Amino acid sequence: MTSSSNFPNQFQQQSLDLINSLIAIDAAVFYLVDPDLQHKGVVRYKLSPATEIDYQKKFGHLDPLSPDKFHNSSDKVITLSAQLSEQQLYRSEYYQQFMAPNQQRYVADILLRQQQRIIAVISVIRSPAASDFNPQELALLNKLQPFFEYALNAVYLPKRVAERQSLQEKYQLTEREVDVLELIIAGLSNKLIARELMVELATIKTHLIHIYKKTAVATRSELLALIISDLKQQH
Amino acid sequence: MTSSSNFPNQFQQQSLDLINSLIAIDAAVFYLVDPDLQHKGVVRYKLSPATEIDYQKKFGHLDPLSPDKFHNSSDKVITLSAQLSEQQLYRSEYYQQFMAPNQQRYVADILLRQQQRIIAVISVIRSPAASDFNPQELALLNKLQPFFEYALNAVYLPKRVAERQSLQEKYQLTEREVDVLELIIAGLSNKLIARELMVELATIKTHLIHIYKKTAVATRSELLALIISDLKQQH
DNA sequence: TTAGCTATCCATCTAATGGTGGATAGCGGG
DNA sequence: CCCGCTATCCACCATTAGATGGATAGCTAA
Repeated sequence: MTSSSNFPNQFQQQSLDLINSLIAIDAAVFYLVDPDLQHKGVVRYKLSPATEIDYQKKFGHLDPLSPDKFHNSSDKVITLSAQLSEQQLYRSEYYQQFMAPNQQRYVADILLRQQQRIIAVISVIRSPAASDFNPQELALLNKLQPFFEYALNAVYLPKRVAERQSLQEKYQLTEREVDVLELIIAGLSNKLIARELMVELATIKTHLIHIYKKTAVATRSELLALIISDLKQQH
Repeated sequence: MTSSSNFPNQFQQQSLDLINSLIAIDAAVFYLVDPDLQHKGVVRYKLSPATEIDYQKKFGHLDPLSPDKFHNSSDKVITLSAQLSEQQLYRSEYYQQFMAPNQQRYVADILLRQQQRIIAVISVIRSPAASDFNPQELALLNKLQPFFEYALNAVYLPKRVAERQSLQEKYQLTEREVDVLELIIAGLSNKLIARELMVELATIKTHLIHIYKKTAVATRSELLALIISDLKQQH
């Protein structure tokens, strides 16, 4: 109910749901590092927004699995255990300051590329109470990787980027205004949009007033009616 | 701004705008007597809603140009002057009680038929300060009639009826709920919907809550998002 | 460097919307 | 004749959305 099929990150959500149905995980996150949609495609599974903000602002660059370290490899799936010994991990600032407080112990990252470059990562996470990903599980993730990579590159990203560009050009919106409009079209309330974009409610209201001016409407309902009208005219 | 192209009675509005641009009129009304869309297609031009309610409830049956009197004729355009002498008109209850208080003196009706039966009427009205419709003007209205009749029968009604049926079947709505939903999709506020359907605001709210239940949404925005999502999936 | 654009945030106020729990009246089928 | 459905109306209340009139900071191009 909360996420209709208009929800911009439906693809990520479906991907995480699939993985969750196939192997036991305690948390997961799907994030884009694509230049067109930077940090606009984050979907969490059993991870608090606070953890996400913490990661982005303070710990991302310490992550042993940080994507910039793997652009020149051809790995499909990488694990924390393959990068660090147990001792090295326990001694690291990243583990002590970020992973341990957030109940994270085992991590496997599915790397999704576009011509070598990593454009998205699916991180699957297990708590200290669980055991490490076994070879069968890693084999499964390796088999899933090509499909995710194909769907992301061939279906989701082109469609998503095209829709954003169309909205942006049609109404002369800024990037951020398109972010807001996408979520308006998904039917979210201002409060939920603020939560999703991790800004204050006041900010969303300001963006909305600007969108209303640019689209020459007076209310959210008129804005949605305009979108519907445009869709119908594209016959 | 107030009426986007989703507005259900856009066709009637455009028709009245055309007539108004071609000949001098003081008021006009386009109403459907089509069995599928009875009293759902009324569009007024310079006529108060109160006048319309008055006509429908009290004076419609007294109208010398009332459509039921002309089903067996083949007239395209009829005028008050051709039906009644000036003396007969001034003596009539209809003139004294309805026309005179509403500043109406001259009337010409364009009759739009579907196989003989009149399914819609465009009434053009002039005040006592104006003069009667002259032969040139009546000739013009007679020339416009075939086009209006064609567009109504071939384009507007089939499309409108199909859209209503689709909404009604998809969400199992009542007739009245479809009336409300059409106007929601046009982006109208509850107050404007109430005005348009000539009922109280409370009635619209009740209908809306029923629509939300049937479509499994919680707010107007989610409802509009659902419509958008359905439109997109019809590829 | 100054001006303009973008993105963020804020307080206060009013208007609009939605939820609850009713009531009434007409219509049609069992 | 009663039941269920439809359409209408009502009061009260809580939440949400929008309007106004700001402020700050970063970035960029003249």
